[in-house]
Amino acid sequence: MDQGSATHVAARPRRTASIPEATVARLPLYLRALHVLAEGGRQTVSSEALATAAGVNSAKLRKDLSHLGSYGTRGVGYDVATLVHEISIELGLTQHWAVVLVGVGNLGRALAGYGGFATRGLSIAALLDADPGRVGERIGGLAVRHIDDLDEVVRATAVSIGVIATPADAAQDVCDRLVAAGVTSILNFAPAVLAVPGHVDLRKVDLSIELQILSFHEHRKAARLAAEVGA
Amino acid sequence: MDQGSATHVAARPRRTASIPEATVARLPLYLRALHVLAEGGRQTVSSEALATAAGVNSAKLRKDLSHLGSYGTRGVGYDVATLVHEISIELGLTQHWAVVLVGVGNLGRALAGYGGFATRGLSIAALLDADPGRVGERIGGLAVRHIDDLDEVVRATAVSIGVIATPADAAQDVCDRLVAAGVTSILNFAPAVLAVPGHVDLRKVDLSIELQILSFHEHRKAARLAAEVGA
DNA sequence: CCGACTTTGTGCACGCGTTCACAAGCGCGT
DNA sequence: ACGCGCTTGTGAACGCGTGCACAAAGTCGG
Repeated sequence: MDQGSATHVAARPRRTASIPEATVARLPLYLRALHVLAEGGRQTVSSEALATAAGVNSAKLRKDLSHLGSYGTRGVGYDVATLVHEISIELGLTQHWAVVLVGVGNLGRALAGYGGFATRGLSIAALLDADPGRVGERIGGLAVRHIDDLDEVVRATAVSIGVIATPADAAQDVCDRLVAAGVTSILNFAPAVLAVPGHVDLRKVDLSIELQILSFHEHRKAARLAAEVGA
Repeated sequence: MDQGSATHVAARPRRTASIPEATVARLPLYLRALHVLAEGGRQTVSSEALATAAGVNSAKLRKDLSHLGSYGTRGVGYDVATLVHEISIELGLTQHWAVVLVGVGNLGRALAGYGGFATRGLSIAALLDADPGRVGERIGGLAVRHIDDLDEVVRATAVSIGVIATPADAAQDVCDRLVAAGVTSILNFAPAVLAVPGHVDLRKVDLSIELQILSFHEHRKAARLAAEVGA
């Protein structure tokens, strides 16, 4: 089914089993914390220290890392450089992924300039927009091109990931175009529900939802306070 | 323990039990879908239709809504206006929450202009930045003020929610200032792990993590493809 | 070389969230 | 008035994720 036993002896401890989605979502956190530690000259780190740096539980961290294989040394901890390497491999960040960003409004501009967005395996291949007035504008060393150039961009730079930062009402159309051009992973920042074929991965980030969740918690705090005062 | 039975007869079907966090996270989705339906003149909607519009399972939707009370009519569906009202109440969006946004870089500007960020119960009370060069600049009808004005802003406008859109290395300092000024909910967009006192709610949105998760899935897709070809 | 200490890796139990499947309930047509 | 069909609300089962607690395994000092 998979290629885990192409050779009869496993040369590496790396696991071939699928990694839980919850773990995958935390690996970037660990990677970031590890980079900070590495820049600070740290050679090794314990699960406790790394967990604190990443803002998670140490047991959870160990279980997450155990899905990658056994890269720790009991009594010592994890080698920072090794762990950075292994997590990068797992996330596919050792290879290069070209990203096309559609929609160069405020949000698109922010994303184009966002540190970490265009680093470590991911780079923005092109900025596209439907507004002719924006075409030609240079943002972060990249010229904005028209959305109609999408097919050509995808073909020329082997883009596999698309980012949608358009208004909501344009999102589905842009999404369809991305899929038609051959993009197989889409990150949607527009506040809209998108439909994609089964073979395309779709994730979304909704900036306003988090704020509304905070509103809920503020509301509850206020209600609890009122109940205490009134009681 | 709670105030659920202050009066011996419940005047309303609204539940007093705490709503699951997973449900709270989806309520804004339903609210948005309902607003779209309402603007389209729709009077009632079935769980199936609303679920499709919100991009979730209909069984999940019904269970989520059941936590608010029984606002549906069997054989008919849910009244759109009623549901909008009830969800708004639950999320605390019928009252007004003032938000202070710290950090007016690309991302901060995008957030300030983001539709839905400053609507429906939430409004940005002030934009703050540490850079004197940005102070005085007008963004979306609001003048940028200096971060040192934070205490005054919080006192004057009863801000309870703070949004951090600064670089990572300034985030903890800004966070501490917000907490000291009396802010009790914080939404962090900076790629940093923040520490807050227990009484403060902290949520974070990480723009680059989602992209790395997509990288992981692309990597897996590519690996699977290679395995098929090689096999 | 040995014993004490440190830290990993994981078995296990628990709780939350999701999904299925269906009874209860409501409107509508006849 | 009554039965038929549609939709809600929920009981129950299942699976995933989390956290505890500890054995296994390694290091370090004497």
